[in-house]
Amino acid sequence: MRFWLLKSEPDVFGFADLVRVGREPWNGVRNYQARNFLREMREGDLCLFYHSNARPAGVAGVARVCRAAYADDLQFKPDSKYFDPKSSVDAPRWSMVDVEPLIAFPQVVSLDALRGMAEWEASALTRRGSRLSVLPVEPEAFWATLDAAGLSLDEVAGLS
DNA sequence: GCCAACGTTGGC
DNA sequence: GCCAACGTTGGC
Repeated sequence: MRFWLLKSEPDVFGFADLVRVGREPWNGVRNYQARNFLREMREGDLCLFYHSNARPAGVAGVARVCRAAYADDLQFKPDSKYFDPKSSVDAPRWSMVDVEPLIAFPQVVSLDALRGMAEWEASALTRRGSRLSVLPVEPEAFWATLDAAGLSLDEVAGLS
């Protein structure tokens, strides 16, 4: 199993929204590096759900990949802001996965807190100016984040 | 293939 | 709201 981080603006779609809907296609990713990571995801992989443009910015919970990458439907919809006229059904340019909520953190583990953890030092997330919205997370960083959220690691391991 | 201009992201 | 950082576009 691999670990990932997904960014979302809570004003648009936060972890509470994921809990409300139960399952969500992670569409609208229009960056090649992020897309490539989406395509590496497998069902059962765990994702830290990161709130960007929030106060504080940080990880709000854990989601699970419940469907591996498939074509992002919005790229074919002319009315969508994510429409891509250069993409085709035969060779879709953009992909999405489906995710479902697993654990809501009692409180957000802030970006500030992550920056204070040695496990996050090498990550693109904590690098200044990083805008990547889908990125891999080292297992150590994943578990350190859950620990910082006050969650029992054994309990979480049992869930996943 | 270079690079300036532009639009977007996202912390603050 | 500001603005630094970054990715993309398009003229040449």
